[in-house]
Amino acid sequence: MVRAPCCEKMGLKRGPWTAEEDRILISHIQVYGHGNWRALPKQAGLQRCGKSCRLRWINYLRPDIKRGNFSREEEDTIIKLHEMLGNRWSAIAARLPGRTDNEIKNVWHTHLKKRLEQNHLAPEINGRSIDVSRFNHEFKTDPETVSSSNVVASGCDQIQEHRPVSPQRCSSDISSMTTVETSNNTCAKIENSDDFHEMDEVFWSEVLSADNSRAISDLSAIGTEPQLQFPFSPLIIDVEQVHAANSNMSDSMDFWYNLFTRAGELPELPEI
DNA sequence: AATTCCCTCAACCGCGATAGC
DNA sequence: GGCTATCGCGGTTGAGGGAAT
Repeated sequence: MVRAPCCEKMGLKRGPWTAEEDRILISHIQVYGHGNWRALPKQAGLQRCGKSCRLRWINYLRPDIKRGNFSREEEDTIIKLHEMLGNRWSAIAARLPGRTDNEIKNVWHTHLKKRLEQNHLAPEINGRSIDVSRFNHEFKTDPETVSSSNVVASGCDQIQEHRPVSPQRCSSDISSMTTVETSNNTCAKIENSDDFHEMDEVFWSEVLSADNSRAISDLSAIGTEPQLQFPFSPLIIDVEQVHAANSNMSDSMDFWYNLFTRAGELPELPEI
């Protein structure tokens, strides 16, 4: 598609917002809401592009924005969440009421990264530090494994495809990868930590689908204990445990944290 | 007091995802 | 199903201000 010209090319204003512009934007949104950001500046009489208006509202003008320095508790939460989610700032922001992804990203780059470096704080699970570089190296795609089992999960952001495989071809190799049996007789391997972090919504919804019982019977049929294996510890999680967690899963982060703490593999979040 | 350096953070850019036609 | 418009996200930039020289 042809990208819309940027603000400057359209003769629209850029740079810092004035108090007057803020006032106009706030009062417009209070009256009309922000259904269509692209149309908003024209309706409100602002010489800004919709993108700029949206950003200004989200990051600065929203009434529920919490201003001021981050507390130690908030910083520790960000560090903890960053260990689990990586640079998914919006996901992290969703766990910190009143804070924006942009703000968290800034705080991470200006304070927390340095703090971690200074304190030599490596990410930890169950009290053991994780050498991420080693992890990523060891869990790189093994071409032979991938071709022989039609296993998926290439790329780093999402499981890209799920091909049906015979149960016998789904092997668990706890020393190198996580292998998970799903409800529709597909097999996926989590090849690196990024993949793991992305599994929660796409993949687990499949594992945890209504037909979950089949996943368990499938595993039993091939003589494998119904279990999900996670290479960090290694951590073993019963599929039934996953299933139980599904019933009260309010969101993926709660789900994962509860799951791991139930399995005794993650410490409770430290008291600040 | 003037200049330079460094840090912070608001704002922008580019791209992928998604909705709507 | 393909195309287009829009949104939302993560990475990056650069102005402004404080600290150091």
